[in-house]
Amino acid sequence: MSICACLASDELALLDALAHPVTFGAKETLFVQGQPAEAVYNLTGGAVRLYKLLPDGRRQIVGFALPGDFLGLAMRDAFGFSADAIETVTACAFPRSAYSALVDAKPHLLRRLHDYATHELTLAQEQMLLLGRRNAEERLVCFLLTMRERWARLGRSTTTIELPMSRQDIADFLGLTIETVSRTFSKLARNRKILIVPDGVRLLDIEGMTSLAAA
Amino acid sequence: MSICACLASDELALLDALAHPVTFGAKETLFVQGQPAEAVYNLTGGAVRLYKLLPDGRRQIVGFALPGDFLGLAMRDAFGFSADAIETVTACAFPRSAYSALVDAKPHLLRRLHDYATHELTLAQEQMLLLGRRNAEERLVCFLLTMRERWARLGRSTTTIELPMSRQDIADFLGLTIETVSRTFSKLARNRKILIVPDGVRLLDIEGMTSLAAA
DNA sequence: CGTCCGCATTGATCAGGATCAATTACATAC
DNA sequence: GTATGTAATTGATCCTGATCAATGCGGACG
Repeated sequence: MSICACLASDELALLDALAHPVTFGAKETLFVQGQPAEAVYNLTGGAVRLYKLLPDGRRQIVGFALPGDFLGLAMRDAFGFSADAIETVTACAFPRSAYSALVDAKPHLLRRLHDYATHELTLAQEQMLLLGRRNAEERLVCFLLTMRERWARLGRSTTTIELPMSRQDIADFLGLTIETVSRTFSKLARNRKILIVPDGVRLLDIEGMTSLAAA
Repeated sequence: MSICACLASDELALLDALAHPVTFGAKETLFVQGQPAEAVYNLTGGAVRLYKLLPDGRRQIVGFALPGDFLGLAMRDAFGFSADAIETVTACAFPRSAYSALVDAKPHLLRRLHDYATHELTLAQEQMLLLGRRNAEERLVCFLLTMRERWARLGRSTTTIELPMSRQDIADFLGLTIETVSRTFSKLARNRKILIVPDGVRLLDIEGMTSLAAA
């Protein structure tokens, strides 16, 4: 629970009192864009896609949330994006009002939250660079290396990367079509950069991929 | 001074003591990506471009800062992007250490800062949608309407929009080339949506542009 | 006044990724 | 085992925006 790691044990107890565990099945929606935010969440298991939609159905995934991630920053009164479960998800839900009051009462929790927001902002800017200026292969390689980094931080394998999301999700995250994502996966596999395995990839040439991502 | 608007007058005096006014000529650099951040800034005049570079020179502008904007969020120890003055710029500079101490001492300033960060994050996600899923015309129209909105908040005209940045800057912000930006401007002018004037545009059909941006 | 230089516009052609279409792989149900 | 449905892959063609190239425009300066 990254956000809560800064709290003293008595404060944690306080927080526990506010939280209630929730579960969402695959494809279930946690919240939708524009809906008043009556709760915030701390993910404990599973993966969530966060996305914005255009009226004509075009979709941009603005991020994938993994265990430990906090959902509920990018909103004042209403959520700025929709979120739904990619696979079965478990989370701690905090009523918005109680959460808000706690933040007001505990400056170091606010500090922690602000650092988290700042980190998210940095990631968002990195993603702008990716979407605005990188080609399809660079985008996919960056994505795989970022997922590696994130899973590593959660103690998972650094060579076999789990990818719980669909090809369509990856496409909508990288600003590509599903066909281009699929072709680029195939190309990387053909060039012995990766090995495609069920629900993920094995990274065969991290060196080479890193230099592809840098260039 | 948006960030400071929440402070009591005695606190403002405290802040004033920390701040010192600075000026930058056109094209002068305020700070560069990766450089340790020894100061943060509150813009008081002029416009600044914030950008990230790839090793091969490709550039993505992650934002334009206008008077009232705060520079220095997206960094822990080092800046995550570079910034330079588009035109002559005036700002209040705060030494990083003093700023940091003040934030720790004044929770409501931190709260204000956090709200600002959250707002920036929302804008960044909107920009991801633009870069990932919108076409050239939609991108430019969104950009013009956003600038209109921002200038309006600063009390400027809502029909003649100042554009202090070059076509190349706009291209690097929208993930396009300068030629495409120029052609799209011409197309909008040809269709009587805008009138191109020195250092800006006059919006002739806000209705039509809004619907273009929405779709 | 003409030259120069940076910026913007416009035109011609190219290419990366989108679109359209068919096939394959795999899971679940019957 | 076969049928069905969903996701992924692969191929053929198209199109938007990139690239290459030329021209226009205006300000600074000799």
